[in-house]
Parts: sequence; structure tokens; C-alpha cells
Amino acid sequence: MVQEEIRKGPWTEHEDVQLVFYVNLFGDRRWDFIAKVSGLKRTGKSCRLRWVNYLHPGLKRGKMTPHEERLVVELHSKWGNRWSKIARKLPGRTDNEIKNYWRTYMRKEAQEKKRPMPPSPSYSNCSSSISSASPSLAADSKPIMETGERNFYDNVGLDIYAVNKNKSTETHDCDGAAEGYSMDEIWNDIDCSPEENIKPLFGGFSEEILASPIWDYCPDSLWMMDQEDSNMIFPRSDPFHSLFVQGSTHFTG
DNA sequence: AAAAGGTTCAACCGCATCCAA
DNA sequence: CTTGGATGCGGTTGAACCTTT
Repeated sequence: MVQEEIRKGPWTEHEDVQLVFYVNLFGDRRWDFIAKVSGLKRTGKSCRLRWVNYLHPGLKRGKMTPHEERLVVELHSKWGNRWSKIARKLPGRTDNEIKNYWRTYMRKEAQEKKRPMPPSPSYSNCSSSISSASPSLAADSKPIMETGERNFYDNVGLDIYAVNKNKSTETHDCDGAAEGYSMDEIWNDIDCSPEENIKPLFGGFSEEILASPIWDYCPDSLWMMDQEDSNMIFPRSDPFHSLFVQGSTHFTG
């Protein structure tokens, strides 16, 4: 068998767009399938990671809030390095992000322990106090998006997520979402995004998508799913449902 | 202004677990 | 029950970015 070359390293915006498109077509489960069908020269694993850690529109960006930081420390003391479990309690944060945060946090802790505590009164006491060791206190000057502009990841991702809201809340781990903070903000944002914003994504890339091996991979059968399966992926009430049906008829001619 | 050192974070790897055949 | 493929998880790495000198 001729092993197709696998791309590694940073994702390009174009790859991202393609991945988002196919995830919205097929859902975020069948990664190997999506990897093949999308024409991305990536492994399913890599696609999943990219989606989960970066493209998933429910993700928050930017620094952890003090509340989140406290939660991480609290939960870590309870569960140890169970990052994904901890992440489920922090809606919009990924295990990777929390893991990275924790490493930074621990390093800072270690550094502070090494260095003899200055008897400064401004340095609020207890070493267990998250806020005293919290990186966010030092680093909040950094803007979430350096340029301040909303790029593809902020725009399209969220908008598509808006469209998939019903579907994804079904699969969401409820015990995390039930914590009932900040996810509201996310949904708020989502609800505010006008539906038209979805269109440019498909408009801009339809040619590439049409050129994708998906059409070789499942010549006829692909769109056979549309009635039943598309209802699963995009419920009828879902605005994306119509887009999907439109798209499928458009692609199949 | 440039070099050095430090920090952050996206992405990879290997192992574990799940699940369908 | 076994096996093999898919997916998930945690650890680690390295490039890009930031800060300090």
C-alpha cells in the first residue's frame, strides 16, 4: 500500500476552514472518516485535536479568569492530572489549555518557593491563595487577539456553532455545563451572530471543497444520508439544516 | 537595535479505553 | 471471548512570541 503523505505541524487557515466544514457535515465523532473525506492530509487524530483545542466554537479565548484559575487549582487538588475531567467543569476551556495553564502555574509556584519571600506587606499572604500566585494578575495586559480583529476562528467558528447549538448541547457533558456560568455568555454571543455570517465560509471555499476527494470517496452514497442522517446532524429546526439540504442538492447537481 | 533568556501554546506521541465485528 | 480500529487522555516538545539586558 502506498502510504499517503501525512501533513504535520501548524494548521493553515484553509485547512481549518475545510475541517470546520466537514465537521459540520459529519459531526465531531468520525475523525478518520473526516480526515479521509476532507482531503486534508492529516490524521483523524490530528483533526480531532485541532477541532477540540482550537476550532470548536464553544471555546473561550484569552486568559483564564480568576474564578477559573481558582477552580482549576481546586479541582486539581481533588482529581490530580485528570485534565479532561477538570476541563469539563470549565466550559469553553480545553484539557490542553488547562494543562498548559497548570504547568505555568506550577512553575511560578516553584519559582516563588525558591526565591525567599520578600517581607513586603503588599504581597498578600498565603501560598495556597490562588490569586497570589495567579499568572493572570501579572499578565492581563495582553489582549485576547493582538490585533483586536475578529479572525476566522472567532467569526466562523462561533457562527457555525450557533447553527449547531442544538446538536452540540445534546452531546455536551451536562455536569459541566450545569455549572451555569460563562457558557451563557458564549450562547449569548452566539445568539447575537447574524445568520448571514455563515455564508462567506462556504462561498469562499466551495471550489476547494468540490475538488475534495469526498466525491471520489463516496460518489453516490454520501448524499443518500441527507434525509435521515442530516436530520440527526442538523435537526430540522436547525437553520443549518436548510443550508445542508441546499448544499447537498447543489453539490450533487 | 539586537541578542539572550523566558514563557506560552499548538501540536505530536504513545498508551489506555471503548466498541463493534 | 478476542481482535482491531477509532477515539480519548496525559505527557512532552518545539516554534513563536515576549521581556529583559
